[in-house]
Amino acid sequence: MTELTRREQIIATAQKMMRSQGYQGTSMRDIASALQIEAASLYNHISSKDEILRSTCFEMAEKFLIGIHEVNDIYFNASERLAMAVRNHIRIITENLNASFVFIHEWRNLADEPRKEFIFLRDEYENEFRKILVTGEDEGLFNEVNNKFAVLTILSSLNWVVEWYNPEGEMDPQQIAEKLTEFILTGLKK
Amino acid sequence: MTELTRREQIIATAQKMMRSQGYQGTSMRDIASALQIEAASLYNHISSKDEILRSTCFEMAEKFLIGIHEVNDIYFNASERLAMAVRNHIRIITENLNASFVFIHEWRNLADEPRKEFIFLRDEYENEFRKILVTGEDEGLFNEVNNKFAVLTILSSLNWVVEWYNPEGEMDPQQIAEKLTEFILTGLKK
DNA sequence: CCTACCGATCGGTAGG
DNA sequence: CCTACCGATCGGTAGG
Repeated sequence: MTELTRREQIIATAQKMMRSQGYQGTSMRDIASALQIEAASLYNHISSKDEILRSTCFEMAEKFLIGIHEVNDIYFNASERLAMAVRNHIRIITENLNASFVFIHEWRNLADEPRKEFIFLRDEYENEFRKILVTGEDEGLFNEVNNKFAVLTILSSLNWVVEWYNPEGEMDPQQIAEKLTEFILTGLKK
Repeated sequence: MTELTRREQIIATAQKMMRSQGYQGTSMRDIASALQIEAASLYNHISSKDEILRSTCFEMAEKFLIGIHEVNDIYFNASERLAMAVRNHIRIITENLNASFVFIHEWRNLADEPRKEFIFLRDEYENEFRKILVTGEDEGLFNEVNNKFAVLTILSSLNWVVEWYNPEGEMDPQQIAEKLTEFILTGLKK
């Protein structure tokens, strides 16, 4: 583990507590006492509780967008691209479990303006993902489906990993990504 | 709309507000003022804020369990059973959008004891769902998959409907259920 | 990084 | 269903 600045320690601690207690259920005093300092001292490193949420949500959004652009900028066929996109998504979630949880569940607590900006970025991600499905149809590899619907369904499966992923569990992130891709491509039926 | 008791009005109003602001972000004063009464008056009908959450989570859990038992108690082949289970799940969500949202997102705010009980019921639901997949394998209809993993993935897709379902949208609950079943069974690949 | 503190708001109760 | 109120806790600031 590389050394964290005090600010990074505060944010990491906050994310961990927000994962189990939620944004609103985590007080500045909770965060401070986990770090064995007083609540007032937090404000030398961050400007507000809201800032923790904003920086978490937007930093995670950026990671996901970098991941999907990386996939769509390289040429592969749609199946390979889908596999890469899933792998990136699962990697980002499992490498940032607490932050991902906050990103997925607590963005609703953003103030109006940043929330709109957040939704904009999320929509961009969905659009990039949709491009993969469209490519798959054009290539004749994928069924023609309602793409908006399909992307929401796929992303819900990917995001749910944050609920049950256990770093000590049987499946590692690569295996999870592989299974998910397989399921998305072929479904249950023999 | 049938007439609601005061208690039911309070709970319905609370669910609606908790859907947009969360459990912790909704105060008793918020609920009261939406009903144009004083916060203290709420306590003639309910005993605590916690009770609203508990009754919402457990009433929804019961609906889902009734739905899945109904499916598993009747004999059909696994594909038909899956279609029925999905239809029931989507029907319950779309008929109780606000309550479903609270059920899916806010159960973490339950106190320790009811939360354990809630998780127990949720596990029972997952187990009943898993039975369908096992039946499908035994019948030679479904691929052999990691069932626990598959059920979590399927339920995540079903639950995500609560995020984007719009009663005025293009797809009605039946169509959504049909598309989801199709996706679960056959995936994207041609 | 701390002490001392602010105004606001919270869930809930007593008593009518 | 209301008035009046309680103790607790909240995010945050002033000043060192």
